Amino acid sequence: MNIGKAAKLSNLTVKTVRYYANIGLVKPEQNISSGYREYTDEEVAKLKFIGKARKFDFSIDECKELLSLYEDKNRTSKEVKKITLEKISQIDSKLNDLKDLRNELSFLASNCHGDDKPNCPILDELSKN
Amino acid sequence: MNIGKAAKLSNLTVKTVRYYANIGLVKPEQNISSGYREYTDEEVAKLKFIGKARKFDFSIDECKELLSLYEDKNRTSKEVKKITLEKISQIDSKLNDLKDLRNELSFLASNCHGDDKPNCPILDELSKN
DNA sequence: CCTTTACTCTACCCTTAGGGGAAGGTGTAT
DNA sequence: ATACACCTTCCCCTAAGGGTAGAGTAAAGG
Repeated sequence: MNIGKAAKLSNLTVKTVRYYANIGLVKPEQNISSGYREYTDEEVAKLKFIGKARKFDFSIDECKELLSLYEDKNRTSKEVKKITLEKISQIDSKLNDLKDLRNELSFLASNCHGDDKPNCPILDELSKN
Repeated sequence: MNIGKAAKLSNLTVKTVRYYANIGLVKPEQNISSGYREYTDEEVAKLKFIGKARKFDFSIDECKELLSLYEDKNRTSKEVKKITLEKISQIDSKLNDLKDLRNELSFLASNCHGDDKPNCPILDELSKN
């Protein structure tokens, strides 16, 4: 099938599917006369796989890793779990940063009257020495 | 003072300070004969202000807004608070997304034995139709 | 057979907020 | 005069594609 159908079936944009071909993540045959990429069902399955992994916030490089484990029937579940736990720990670290940030900002906001006067503790904090 | 000193005083890199001059965020005079940018104490204060705002996760555009409010002695604290509350709400939304993500990943990981066998519920989920 | 329409191709620039480095000019101390 | 630190502009790089231009291709309708 052509790229448009592959994109539709995998719920990705044509641009994204083409990008994945360009970086070698999925390697469709290319019709010599027309130049059109030709996708098989198996490649569509890989596209779906990547799409899901991306939604789980895995980077393209991590998707590449996961995909090669997916294709390797001699993989160990240990390898997959390791990548997943690393991702979870990245998320935890980002969560902590964001929580701290939220607390600080919300503290600042709660101290600001939010009225028509120019006096503002938020700006004071930002311009504090 | 030259850019190196301004960078040191504001705890930013020279590259960053030059970038802020290029996008017109801080506008130092430029010595005609040498071409060197010349920073005043006031401009260093603005750089510090921007540096702090960036740490609070405000984008460059938001920093530009905050900076113009900082300079406008007729501003209202309402305006500043509005920007801050919007930022908090962005953060909240990101926090919720990340929490959901973490739950899903951690559910997947907990179902994975993480042993030497190829069978893996994480890959199963990613390749589920 | 011809035209329209839909689809596809490559190639280029754009996004954030700078980082890295080259090539070359400036300032100052020795 | 030379060494060294500092400064300049210019260009390419990041992640993951989005947008658009210009051109070729496929399939359907007349």
